[in-house]
Amino acid sequence: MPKIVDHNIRKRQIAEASWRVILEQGMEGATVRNIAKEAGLSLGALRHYFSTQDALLEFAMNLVIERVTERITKIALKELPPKEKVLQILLEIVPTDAEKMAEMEVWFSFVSYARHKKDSFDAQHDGIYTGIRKLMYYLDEEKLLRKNLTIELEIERLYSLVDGTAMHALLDPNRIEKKQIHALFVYHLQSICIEDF
Amino acid sequence: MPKIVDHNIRKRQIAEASWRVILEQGMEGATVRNIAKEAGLSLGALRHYFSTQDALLEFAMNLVIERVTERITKIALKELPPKEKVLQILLEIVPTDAEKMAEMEVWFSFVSYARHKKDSFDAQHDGIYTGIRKLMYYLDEEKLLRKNLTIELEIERLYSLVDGTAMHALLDPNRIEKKQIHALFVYHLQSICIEDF
DNA sequence: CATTTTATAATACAATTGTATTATAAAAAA
DNA sequence: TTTTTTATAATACAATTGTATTATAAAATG
Repeated sequence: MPKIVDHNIRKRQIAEASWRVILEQGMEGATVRNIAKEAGLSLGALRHYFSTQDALLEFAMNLVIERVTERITKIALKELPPKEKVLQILLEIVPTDAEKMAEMEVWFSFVSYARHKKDSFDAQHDGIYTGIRKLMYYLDEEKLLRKNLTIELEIERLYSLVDGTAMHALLDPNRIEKKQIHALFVYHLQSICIEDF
Repeated sequence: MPKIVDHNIRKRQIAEASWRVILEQGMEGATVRNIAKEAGLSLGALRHYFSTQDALLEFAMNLVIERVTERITKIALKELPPKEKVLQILLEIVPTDAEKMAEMEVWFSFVSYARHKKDSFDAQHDGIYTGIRKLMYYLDEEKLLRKNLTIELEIERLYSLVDGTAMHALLDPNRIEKKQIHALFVYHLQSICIEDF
């Protein structure tokens, strides 16, 4: 039954199928055939929505970023005490459940894959740096930061802390628990914010 | 002229050739043929030293870790003021020149590749966590740490800071300069150590 | 010197890859 | 209803893959 297919929806379904494949088999397993099979489609059908493999991968990668951005934005719009809001956003970046770990795993794969594609798509700009920067200025405007801080260095420090923790949570999930990550972020925020938390 | 070949040396040469290939083309380009060509050998010759591709990749990855560990150990054995020594070691982990960037790039590629090889080799344990832990205890024993610190959290924080910075230095080298990284680490060490630096 | 081992090369092979082509049928459009 | 478009499938194809086989010559060994 053709023509009743919404291309955008179908493309998302295919992208999600490719995530599942990458999650299980890594980038080496992300072949058009494996993805088509996972999506329950034939090669020809898949090709009808993505004329090339890179087009598919690019779409799938952008969808990851889109998803994460959406979730973070949702928190950012919440009515919360500033420090609590910042904490929640930071924790949202770190993969502590299966879904987030999958997303980061996929993003991780994409980045190391895309780095060596001359033309093609651009990973690295996941927008996290910009987000962290805004968070720090937000804390500053709310007069929550301690004196004596060098704000540019604090931005860099928080950015590294979050991405480093995210990386560790992904690569060695058994070493570090969700509770510890929470404690770590609270600890760090306390060290740069006034008052107790 | 056969038989005058030192297998260990040759294997290292091949491993280094594979690094160069991975550096330029990523893991997708790390085919036996590309590596053989880069090493100036035939397929048969390469196969004489590594009977399988995974054996070669595992060797090449371990060599990266070996190299980095060696360089860090060299610093650790130096006669230096404690805080200066810690700083130098931390900076050694972050890739700020071409050679270190290459090593981390290769390590990065290996990790995301090896994660999905069921049997096969084990990446992730690069020994950095253990090293950071030792550094923190070293600072503690030297009575250089401030009071009120939670040492376990400080270990985790420094570990994330260093790996996060390393990741950023690799993925977006134009955004952050060597000087900034130096300043960041000094800044962080100051925040956890007594006295000025 | 004769023989065996070692290093290298050339070639082969089956499997897998991305992409292209062709075919079919279902729905939409006329 | 007839025609066209769309979705899917099946198959084809050249290129590339890891690995295996065979061949050759240089050194080591006896």
